[in-house]
Amino acid sequence: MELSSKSEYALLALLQLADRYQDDEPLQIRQIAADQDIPDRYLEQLLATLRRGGLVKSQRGAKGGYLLARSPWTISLLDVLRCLEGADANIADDGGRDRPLESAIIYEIWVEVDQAANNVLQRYTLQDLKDRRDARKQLDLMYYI
Amino acid sequence: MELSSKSEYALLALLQLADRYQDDEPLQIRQIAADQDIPDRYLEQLLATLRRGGLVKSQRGAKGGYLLARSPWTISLLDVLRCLEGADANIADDGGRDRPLESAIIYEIWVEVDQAANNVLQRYTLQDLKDRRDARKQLDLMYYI
DNA sequence: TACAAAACCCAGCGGAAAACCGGGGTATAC
DNA sequence: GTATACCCCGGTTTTCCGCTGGGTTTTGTA
Repeated sequence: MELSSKSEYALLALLQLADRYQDDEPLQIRQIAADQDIPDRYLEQLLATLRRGGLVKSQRGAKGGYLLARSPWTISLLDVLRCLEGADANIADDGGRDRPLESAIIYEIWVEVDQAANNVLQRYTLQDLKDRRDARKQLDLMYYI
Repeated sequence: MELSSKSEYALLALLQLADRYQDDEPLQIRQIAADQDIPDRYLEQLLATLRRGGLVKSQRGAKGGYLLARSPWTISLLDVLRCLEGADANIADDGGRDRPLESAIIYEIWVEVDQAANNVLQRYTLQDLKDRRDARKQLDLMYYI
């Protein structure tokens, strides 16, 4: 149950993109990478994946960059993770058939675990992240930290 | 969200140990490994970990082997996975402090995901696995497969 | 008391996946 | 037409998982 750097990077980038969703000026990879402290060439790959997944759109050429493809309310964390992890995975997923009985039982329960986790991920959108962060920022200010 | 071979192996082994929990004759690594088709030297490590975690006890010497340390009703799948994965992990787990705000938010949600998953794992015991398997076995017989 | 059967401990290896570059191509604003 | 950005794709490094081997210690049994 480990959060991969890949996923964290992607979420950070998307969150930053969500911040300027209204004014649709694109944001450059370099910019995001610098702000979030992510290796830029790696971030490039991730954004490409997100683009193919339809979460993000890109503007080529000078003054180009990336924009959120849909509004932050409509992008759940599950959407993001599925886009990233599910890209190459599950190439030969047998769905748990043809196992010895014991393994099949264990697999079933694992499916249940997976669903429980996905259920949480589905309930949070990029906007939720944004809201939560802003609330926290406000709180920190009130305590004069 | 992948079930490691390690965890599956351990669960299969524990399930077999649970089967002869009443008559406390120990079961040998070789035996379990052969029955469940697990590399025996690897299984040895896993059982050692489970022993240190207090889930299993061992009998050394000839006619030795392994026994469940507690009854199958009192061992949850969460106990098992925590014992295995938590063994070496979390050595330098900062608990999410001292991160940039954005990362902290993401981390928080990940904690929630983890809890949802653990919640499911906590609800199942070895006995539940055993019961479910036996029920399934009965069903398969009824259909003359 | 010798011997064999088992767990015990530690150390390392091989391959695959994750994380991370690099180089050259292509579109686009100015 | 040139600078700026994305695009594509392959290679490299690093980390981890699954697995193996060698040697030690304990214990039942002949």
